Amino acid sequence: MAFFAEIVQLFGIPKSVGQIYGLLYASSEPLGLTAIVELLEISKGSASQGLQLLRSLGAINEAEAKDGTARGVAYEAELSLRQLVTGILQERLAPLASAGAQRLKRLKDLAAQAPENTAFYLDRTKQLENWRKRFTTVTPLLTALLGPSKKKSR
Amino acid sequence: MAFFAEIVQLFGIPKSVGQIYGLLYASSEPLGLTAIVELLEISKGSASQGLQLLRSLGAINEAEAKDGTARGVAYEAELSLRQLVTGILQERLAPLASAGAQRLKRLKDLAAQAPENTAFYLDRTKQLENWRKRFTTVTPLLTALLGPSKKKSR
DNA sequence: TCCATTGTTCATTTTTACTTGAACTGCACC
DNA sequence: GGTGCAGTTCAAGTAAAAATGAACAATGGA
Repeated sequence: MAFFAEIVQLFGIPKSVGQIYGLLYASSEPLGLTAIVELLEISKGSASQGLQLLRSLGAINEAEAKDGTARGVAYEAELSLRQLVTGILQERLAPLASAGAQRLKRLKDLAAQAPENTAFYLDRTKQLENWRKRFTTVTPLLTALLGPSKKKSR
Repeated sequence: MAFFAEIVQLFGIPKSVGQIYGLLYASSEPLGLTAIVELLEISKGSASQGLQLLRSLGAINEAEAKDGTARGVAYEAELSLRQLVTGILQERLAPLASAGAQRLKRLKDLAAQAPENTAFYLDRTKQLENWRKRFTTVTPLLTALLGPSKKKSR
């Protein structure tokens, strides 16, 4: 759990969320909110928000609790590396990339009107454009590389 | 600058560091610490630490200031996407990966000795091992994809 | 040699982000 | 319809991270 907590922090995701994922990862059966609160000794609020984030990232899945007593929803950890990575990419990077595209347009105009160094500014905006393009081409490649997650049919 | 500030925050890098990089990116000539402090209106301390981090990431390079008056060191932004990405990977992810490898060993032992669910735990540790492997194989591929930064010889 | 400038370090303050806990909703079962 | 559990939301508190600024090297000119 500590391991996951550290990893996710690299991506600006709160530690507690990493802990929750780690707990689910290490649990042989799906856990519900209440179980998580008890095992991690965190507040209901934290756990609820953490689960929301993990859901939005596609890092956890609903699952049938094994004991019939299941009142609420139970979750288990998503194990596909591809899914995890694409989830983060989509939720975090993509918004920035599209917002960046708009800004880029405005920048281009500004650069063209610059009182001096116009050539330089145009050059830099071109470079930014280039980065953006590479990002959009490399991303799908990356997820494809991580893709073949189903080694065994199972 | 705001753009870079947002991007770097995704990787857990302080906003001000992104600003500094953005400033250097947008500057047609290298800037020294003093200039950065004045232009961004941040403290000397922040700027100094920010530059240290950027240096350690290989995101900036020393450069000759154009006006001969240059007393201290001046920096310019590293433009190679490959260099930027590998810098972040090396400084941030790599340490975790190697630390993770050690933990993994211990985990394996623990899993083997688990009073119950041994098979499950062994399975999960195997999975972690698998992730680590894929990480180490994909990383160089990724940087290679970003590699051909010298489109034109210049 | 001494002063001015550049740059670093670190204790303190400020800001940001996370967690908490209480109030609230909805549902299931009685 | 009422009671209790599962889950959400949000204002307030708390903890963690970053910025500040002052004290301290180091270096280069005069």
